[in-house]
Amino acid sequence: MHLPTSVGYLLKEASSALRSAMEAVLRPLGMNVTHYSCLELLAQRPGLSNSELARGAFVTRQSMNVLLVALERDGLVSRAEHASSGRALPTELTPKGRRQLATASAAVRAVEVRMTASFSDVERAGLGDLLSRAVSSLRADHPTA
Amino acid sequence: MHLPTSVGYLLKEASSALRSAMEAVLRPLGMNVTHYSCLELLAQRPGLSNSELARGAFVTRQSMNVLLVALERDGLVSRAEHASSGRALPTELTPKGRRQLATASAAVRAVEVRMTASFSDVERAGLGDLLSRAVSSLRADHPTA
DNA sequence: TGACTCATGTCAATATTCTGACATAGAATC
DNA sequence: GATTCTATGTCAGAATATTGACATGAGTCA
Repeated sequence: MHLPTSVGYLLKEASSALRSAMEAVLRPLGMNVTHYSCLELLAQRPGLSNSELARGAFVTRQSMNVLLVALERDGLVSRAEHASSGRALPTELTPKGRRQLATASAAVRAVEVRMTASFSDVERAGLGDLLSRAVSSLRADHPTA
Repeated sequence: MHLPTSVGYLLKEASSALRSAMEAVLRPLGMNVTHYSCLELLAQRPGLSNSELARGAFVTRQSMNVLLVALERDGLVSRAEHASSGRALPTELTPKGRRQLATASAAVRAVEVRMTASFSDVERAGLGDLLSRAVSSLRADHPTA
């Protein structure tokens, strides 16, 4: 079966394949993609709020909130009790969270390497560039809504 | 906020942006992305079964089945009563389904055009090529599971 | 100061999707 | 021919995500 070959379809197909591959390597570690994404975001940007994490992981605030509650219960992250300014509650990784992320990050990186295994350096960079520009074009004159 | 820039993240970001843009143009038509995908698949491959449609739209058989029930109720598709061979029930578009697809297809095509508006022809083809190869690499030696 | 806008956290209810399981039909294997 | 394997449709339940709504805090502007 050799379905549609539009760029849009290929984009969806690639994204789906990547997600499946990530789920496959994260499951043995007791994590899923959103779980991992949240930890990775917090490692790169300590102190992100629930809403910011939601945007970064492409889910709603509400979904991210239930995840954060679970992550805090498991001692992987710590949330501020009350906001120092505004309503945003900064979240940070605990040492335990950092350890779990380390193994997960290696597994995910391996998946990404496998995905671009046949690429030259130029092609690898080119794909990133094209995807960035595609995102910009879609968002131009089009409220994020 | 200028989050991760790995190819994997950009892929997810682009896919998410495309989906949002598609949802935005399809909502006024009373459709969502899976709804549209199903019709588009049936137009290109009349007679696809529920399971085949599910794979093509990247959802489970169960999800596609509830969609098909709704589409049939609305008179957009027709499903065979009983299988002529095996258990697969071939599905086809009705004239009404074809009409609805026509308008949706134009809207979606416009989104895709906007997404690649800044691309040269070479770049447009290049993105498709890179995505195809990425999918192949991810699936190589890795059961679709 | 006051009205307005915007973003955030949170609650409730609804939709949607998935996981797990089962029986059946055909192909493959022995 | 019997057995095994794979794929399909379908049922039931659980998990997940989303939509909608509300009050609060901060910034903007007249």
